[in-house]
Amino acid sequence: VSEDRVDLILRQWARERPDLDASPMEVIGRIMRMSRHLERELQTVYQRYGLDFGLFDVLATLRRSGAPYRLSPKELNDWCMLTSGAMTARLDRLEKSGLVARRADPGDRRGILVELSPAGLALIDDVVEQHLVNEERLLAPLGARERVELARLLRQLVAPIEANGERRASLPRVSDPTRTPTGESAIA
Amino acid sequence: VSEDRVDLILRQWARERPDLDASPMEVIGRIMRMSRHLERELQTVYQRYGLDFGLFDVLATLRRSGAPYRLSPKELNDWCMLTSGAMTARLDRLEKSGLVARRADPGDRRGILVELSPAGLALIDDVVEQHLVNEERLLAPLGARERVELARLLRQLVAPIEANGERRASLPRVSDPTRTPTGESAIA
DNA sequence: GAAGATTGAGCCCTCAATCTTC
DNA sequence: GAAGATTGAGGGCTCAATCTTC
Repeated sequence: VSEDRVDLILRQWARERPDLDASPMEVIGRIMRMSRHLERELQTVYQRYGLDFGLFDVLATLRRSGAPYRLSPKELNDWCMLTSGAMTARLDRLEKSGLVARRADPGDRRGILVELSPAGLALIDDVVEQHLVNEERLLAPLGARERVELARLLRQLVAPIEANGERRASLPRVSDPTRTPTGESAIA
Repeated sequence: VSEDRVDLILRQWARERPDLDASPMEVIGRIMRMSRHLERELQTVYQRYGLDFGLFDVLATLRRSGAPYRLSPKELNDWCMLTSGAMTARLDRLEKSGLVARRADPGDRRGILVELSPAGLALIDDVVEQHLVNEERLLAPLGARERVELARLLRQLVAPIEANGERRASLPRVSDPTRTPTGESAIA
């Protein structure tokens, strides 16, 4: 029964622009605001171990890939939703801390392989446990049934977007009404 | 019925650490990944108008506050989940573009008031319409009933966190098991 | 020519310090 | 002393260019 900022935002839009249907913000605005809140709340665990979200994400990806905990930077890019340049920087930091090591890829001399060090493995196995306790705390307002339902609805939203890598275009592309579709205005 | 990355992530954790219950990630992981996807998808509209998410957010906040479209930087900070330094930078950019103007606050000479210019008002009224069309597209996988349900569940998650400003501590604070609660180890 | 990794420039953020006014 | 706005330092990101290898 409690209100949040998005409730206020919608009421403001209804007053100022009653011609618009701002209801999509109820879902999308809450997802984006909750994500910001989560970044802040989850950090309380990471920083106990000298990590941040980015480094945790890389370590966790290597850990759950299974022994020998070895992935290419390219694979890490895909999992972590990151550009390759940013991943290089993350790996530099992790290597400097001794949590991962870069090895030459025997099968492809362009590539390298990133491997969890024993210290990195021990660390992430610790952190992920605290991390899950922390996530549990943040989900406390929801019952078991509600969590399943929420997870299902979110999957429906995410899956079409993440499928666009393998299959093609489950969601329509944005059209730009300021440009004519046939390119007649290509003179400019 | 379609799968997403989080489904794969959970299967990996189940294989590697069957002792853990990783199910909280089904909700939290999806919220954070969806937020990243949204940032990318929503930008396609902003950039048509030479804006980014941050500038849109400020303009929209001023617009929906109602005439005379005037707020203090402090109020904008609260709505936009931002530090004051970042807001100063955003306002510098918006002022340089002529979309807002800084005015002296007649009631408090420490503060200023930020006001939407006529150009800024016209622009945001245009952008927000396209923005809602874009959001509608991203919600296409959900039916009307599902959107209401999703919005409700997300509110249950967000509201306790956002209530922590006015009331006190609806959610438990994180405890740090590496430190003794009574401070006996405060010698170090 | 394309793919994988790296580099540097530029951007926007956080954080802490500062200045003014309450 | 506290609150509001600004500043500068530092960090992590994107983007485009580069280098090597396929």
